[in-house]
Amino acid sequence: MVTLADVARHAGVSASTVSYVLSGKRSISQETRRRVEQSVVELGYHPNAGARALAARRSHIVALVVPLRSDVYVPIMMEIAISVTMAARQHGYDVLLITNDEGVDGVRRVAASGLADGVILMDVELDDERIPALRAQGTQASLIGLPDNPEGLSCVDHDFAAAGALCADHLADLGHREIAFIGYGAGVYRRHAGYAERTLTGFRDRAEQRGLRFLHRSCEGTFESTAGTLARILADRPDTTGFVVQNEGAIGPLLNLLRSSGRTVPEDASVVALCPEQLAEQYSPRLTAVTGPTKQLGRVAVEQVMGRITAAGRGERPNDGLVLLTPVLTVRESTGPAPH
Amino acid sequence: MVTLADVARHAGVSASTVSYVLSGKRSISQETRRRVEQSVVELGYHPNAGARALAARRSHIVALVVPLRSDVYVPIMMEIAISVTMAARQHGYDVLLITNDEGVDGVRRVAASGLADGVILMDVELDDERIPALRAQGTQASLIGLPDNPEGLSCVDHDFAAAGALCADHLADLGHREIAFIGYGAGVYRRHAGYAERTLTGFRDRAEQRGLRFLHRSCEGTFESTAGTLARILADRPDTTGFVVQNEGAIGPLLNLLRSSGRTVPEDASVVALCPEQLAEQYSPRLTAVTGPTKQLGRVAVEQVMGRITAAGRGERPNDGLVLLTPVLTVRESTGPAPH
DNA sequence: TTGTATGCGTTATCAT
DNA sequence: ATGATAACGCATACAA
Repeated sequence: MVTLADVARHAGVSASTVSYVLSGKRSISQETRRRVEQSVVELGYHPNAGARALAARRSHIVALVVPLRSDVYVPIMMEIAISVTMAARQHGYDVLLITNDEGVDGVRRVAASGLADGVILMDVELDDERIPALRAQGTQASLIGLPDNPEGLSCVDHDFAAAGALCADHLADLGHREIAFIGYGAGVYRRHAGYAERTLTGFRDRAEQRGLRFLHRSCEGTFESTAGTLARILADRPDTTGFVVQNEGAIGPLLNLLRSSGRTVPEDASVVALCPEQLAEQYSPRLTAVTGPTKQLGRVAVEQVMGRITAAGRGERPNDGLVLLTPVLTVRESTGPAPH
Repeated sequence: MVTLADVARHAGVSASTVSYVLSGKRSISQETRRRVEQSVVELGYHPNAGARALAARRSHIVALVVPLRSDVYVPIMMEIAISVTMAARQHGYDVLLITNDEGVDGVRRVAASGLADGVILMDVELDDERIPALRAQGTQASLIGLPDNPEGLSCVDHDFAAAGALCADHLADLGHREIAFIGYGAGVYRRHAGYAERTLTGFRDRAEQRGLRFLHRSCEGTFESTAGTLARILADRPDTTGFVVQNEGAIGPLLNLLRSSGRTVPEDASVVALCPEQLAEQYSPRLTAVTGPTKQLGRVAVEQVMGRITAAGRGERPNDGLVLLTPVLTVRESTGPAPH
């Protein structure tokens, strides 16, 4: 293994000079810098991570805690994980993957051992049990998802309320007056999942403003459940012409059921999905959908922890931050003017 | 921060005793062990990762290199990543996530810096450019996927040949005589992707043994492409009653097209998919499918690197290993006896 | 069974 | 602009 001392010897300077050349933390003469850099390349020197972490009290690692099972569509989770990793690299950081089966202990472990300088939590719940642990340890963290009390924390999430409002606006603009909102399973609302409630609230408020009649129905996302839900909707409100679906599993069944009930999309019924673009493009007709900027979720989370880590390193109090990312509505083939 | 010295003082023993209690590398009296363990808990001691890595010359981290874009279905990649992480934890290891945009440099970097003790490569190609780098550095690694020359390496992959053979056997057993194999896009075969070729070979060999007539057609996985492929198959071999599909994207279209061409599954045509269970269950009818044990892929890869790391740590030459995991055929609703 | 002492490779402080 | 040197916290070879 090539060490700093080897490089120093080879370049004819002291070890500290090599260290400073590499870190750029003090000014170095052109000549010295050149010689050192050349020695680094010639010898193939790579700073030892452990030694660096020990001396600098910074591991240059952030931990990313991924849920084992979650409401999040898996490809989206992967996309977030990858965007986190790439963003972290831009800051000279690597990403440690922690699965949530370790629960609170995992976060405690990596932070207390100095393995990670900071933590990014995915799929944060409203009253997430890991949050008190973070607070207690003073661990620098960024949460993807919005807990009920974000004070003292950095959080980033989609602006689900805005997403809901976009759906209402779009259907209202097209002249629809009777809308059905097909949401997640009852359990999701019962445990007050933030994203579900915020979407619904955003939709409801805007729908009321725009004078829409609407119905919210929970749906488990299976074919049977969707069939039952749709049947009830059409029984209660036969004049429904607009559908908003937030449950990925219900999308396919809904399209099939509308078709087999003799309604063509978008002539007889319009469907707006709250889902990733990837999914929206898969169906036929391709779905008008409201989508959040997934990659930014990861990028912002990284910026947040990085900010907190450097602030804490300087002995400053890290800034809290709450970033809600604006979703985008993409019009595709599943929505059109209301019939008549 | 609580250090080993703090614990030692608190327990009234020397630092090395604490270290040995924790590592279990020498026998300790009941009494001492008890006192030390209590002090550890009372003080909330967590060994510093950097110091440990520096002193022991082992980081207790393995790097997992994930492809940015790959032929692998994303949820499966995630499942592998998670199974790797959980298996690693069982060995006291953590997992560093490396995206493949760093290419060869990423592997070089984490290995040369001692950040990771070993590397797990996902989605390995036949002549993967990262392999020479591993060899050159003497980096301990396990490859998920099978390169063309696995000598000196540890590899684990699905036994795709066996998977292909299972498909042939199942359809032959049901009395089908004319089979069409709908594969990946032509590009996949042109670049000799190992999994595609091995599956095809396994299928072909077994089909010949069983006296089946068969046809292989590549297919891009879009609706249009599948339509074209199916049309050609039915034109060339109108008596085809069995279909094997390896391209996830072609499954949905194929089922729709068979239906709209007046063939019901499985009465008129049987379909066997080579895909994850998750997907097979999604369609209607649910698909008879051949599936590999995804989680084992991760587990075995971890066992392999762990073995290599400990061997190398003892100065031994690590054993190579080539593990092919046996796939399973699950009969569902998409296959039945050949018509007549 | 336990303790002492040294070194791991950097960073950063204190000199010059 | 550069050097010498003391931590950093732990593991382990050597002693007892």
